[in-house]
Amino acid sequence: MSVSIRDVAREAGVSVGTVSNALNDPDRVAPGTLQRIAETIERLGFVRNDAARQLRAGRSKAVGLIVLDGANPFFAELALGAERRADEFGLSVLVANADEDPQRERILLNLFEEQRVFGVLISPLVVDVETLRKLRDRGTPVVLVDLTSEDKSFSSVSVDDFAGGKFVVQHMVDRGCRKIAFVGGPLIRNQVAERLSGARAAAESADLELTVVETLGMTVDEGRAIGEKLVKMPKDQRPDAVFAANDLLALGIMQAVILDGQLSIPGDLAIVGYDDIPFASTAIVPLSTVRQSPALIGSTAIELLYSEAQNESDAIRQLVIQPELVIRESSLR
Amino acid sequence: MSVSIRDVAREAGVSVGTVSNALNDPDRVAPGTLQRIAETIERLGFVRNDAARQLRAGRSKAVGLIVLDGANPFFAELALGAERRADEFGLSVLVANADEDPQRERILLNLFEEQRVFGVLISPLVVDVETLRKLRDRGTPVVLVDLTSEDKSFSSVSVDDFAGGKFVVQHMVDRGCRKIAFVGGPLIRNQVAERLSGARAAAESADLELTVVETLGMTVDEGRAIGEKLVKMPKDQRPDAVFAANDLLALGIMQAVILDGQLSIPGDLAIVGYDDIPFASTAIVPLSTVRQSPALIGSTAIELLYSEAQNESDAIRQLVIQPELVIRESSLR
DNA sequence: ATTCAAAGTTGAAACGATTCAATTAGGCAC
DNA sequence: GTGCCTAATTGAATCGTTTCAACTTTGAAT
Repeated sequence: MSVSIRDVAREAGVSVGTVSNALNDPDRVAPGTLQRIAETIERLGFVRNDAARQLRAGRSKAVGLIVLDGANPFFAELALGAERRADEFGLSVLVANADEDPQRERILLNLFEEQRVFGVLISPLVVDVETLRKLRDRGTPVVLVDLTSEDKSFSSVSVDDFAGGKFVVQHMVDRGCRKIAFVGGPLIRNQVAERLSGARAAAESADLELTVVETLGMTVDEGRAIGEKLVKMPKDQRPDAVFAANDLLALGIMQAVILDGQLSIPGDLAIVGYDDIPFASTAIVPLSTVRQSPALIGSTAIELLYSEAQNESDAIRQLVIQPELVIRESSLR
Repeated sequence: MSVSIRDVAREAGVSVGTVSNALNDPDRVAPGTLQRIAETIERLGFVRNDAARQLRAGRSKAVGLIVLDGANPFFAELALGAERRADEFGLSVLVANADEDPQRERILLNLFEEQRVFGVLISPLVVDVETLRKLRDRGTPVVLVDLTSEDKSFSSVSVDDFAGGKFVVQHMVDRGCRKIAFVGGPLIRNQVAERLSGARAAAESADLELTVVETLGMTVDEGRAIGEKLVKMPKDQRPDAVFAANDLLALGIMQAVILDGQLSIPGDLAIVGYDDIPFASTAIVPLSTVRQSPALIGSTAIELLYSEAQNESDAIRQLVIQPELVIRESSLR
């Protein structure tokens, strides 16, 4: 059915080895031969079979990237950063969406291992160190993204979520907010827990209490539900500032509040999100948020993965990027 | 290095054929043997090598999806729809981002062919029928998404962009707009051209002229640039309604106009977008737009691809989905 | 004329799973 | 005990590429 390198060799009157050389190391092949082979390939419509190449090579040139939530632009940017850097190493990136489901995460991990990917970048729900360690012991390097590994045995690129959370609440306090609520979850997600810890630290040093609303996920829909509850609260219980653990959540809350029409943002309620997705600045009220440089996380992760694959001596490293508070209208009062 | 099926066979005291059967057709293998093989696999940490499987099988179980712009949530939803449906056929979906670059599109197409994917879903910049036909002749089924094939030789799932464009301008006319501008591009992109044709038709039947502003791409940044020019126009030249060919563009325009502060939306300027991305409803002024059901496009495309791969008699079909006008505040005046 | 190196070329041996015709074993009936 | 059927198992051949040691040719140096 399909045209193989053998067919090309026969038609061009050379051996298979020569065709292979023509494709992979043209300098080894005489110009005339090269030309003849090129024409034959064109004429027969030969296309390399990657499965055979990979089988021979042992490992693929593709990196598997497993993201938590494919619908979050934060991960789209992270993926883009990874792709650009991977290009420079001659690698490609396969993006897979775990859709916040730990089981799907496991299936994808297995899929990537069966494909003998060059390595895996993963931002897991909860780090299942055991599974990841086994994977690595069998020869697939792993780098954690957007998350630190507690036990320092894996490379990781993360953002200092504690600092981010602290910045947000400090800013709210500076602006005169007294009743601050943190919204996000689930709290077993490391990033969320860290942001909360940072927020708590800032609240404590200002002698304020922090209300915590734990959510199941962090989507626009979930935010809308929270927002609808919020506007129904009596004035003395209602917070005057909401720190949402990501922008999707913040936008949802904002939408519900504005739709209701009773409260003004930021007058009655300040809102700050997290991630600085492109749509934060185009929101009903431009959203204050914490910028994480997802593209930088992605590109750095590829670099770490590459070092680890090369067995460099200091290959295992935990990098922490400092986040940046972006103040827009939603918290300016 | 890596554990192969041969190692498992030796350790378990059976032949390679039996191990293979245990994995692929357990009913053929005696329960005791099955158990022993399972234990050996666990003990040795054996993981199937997908490259070898594929080489033997000839084709992979993965569908390649090439999207125009990975940053557009419209395509994220389309991909999700495709993934869900593919699951049911036992297929998986590889998403690749052409990033609006025809050359990258070509490279990705070749990459997918080298991987002998089950089939390709593509939303090309401009259909290069010749390339796609060759690809198909060599055995890779192709389905066009979000675009019709003019010559009916390819299956496609598209949205009736002409109708969508018509709806938008009709709605603007109904609301009393007299000077309507169409913003989008490049016009060689079929979808954009169709939306414009529909808009023109509606404008003509209302005896209005349509101003056309052709853009190079359709991102938020591009929209902002247009918006900044718009607010500087003298009142008698300025349009009273803008139809942007996608939501990103519309959101960018809206942001620039609001930031400038001179014009009110929709009072002075009505804006309508296209796609109904999740952020259209959370915008500064909730954005009127045209809903396309991207998930439906994705899932339907997978179905068409599957039929074509099965060589079903009526496999080549062009499906056209009707879009729906979603009216929000940005065009209500 | 002889020697030697460099440049091209060859073809068989992997890589690891699947397939399938052939073989063996086990059970049952007579 | 013999024959027969089914169930289980075997192992060589295959997929298409890359690799590499071995071989041939060419041309320059002596």
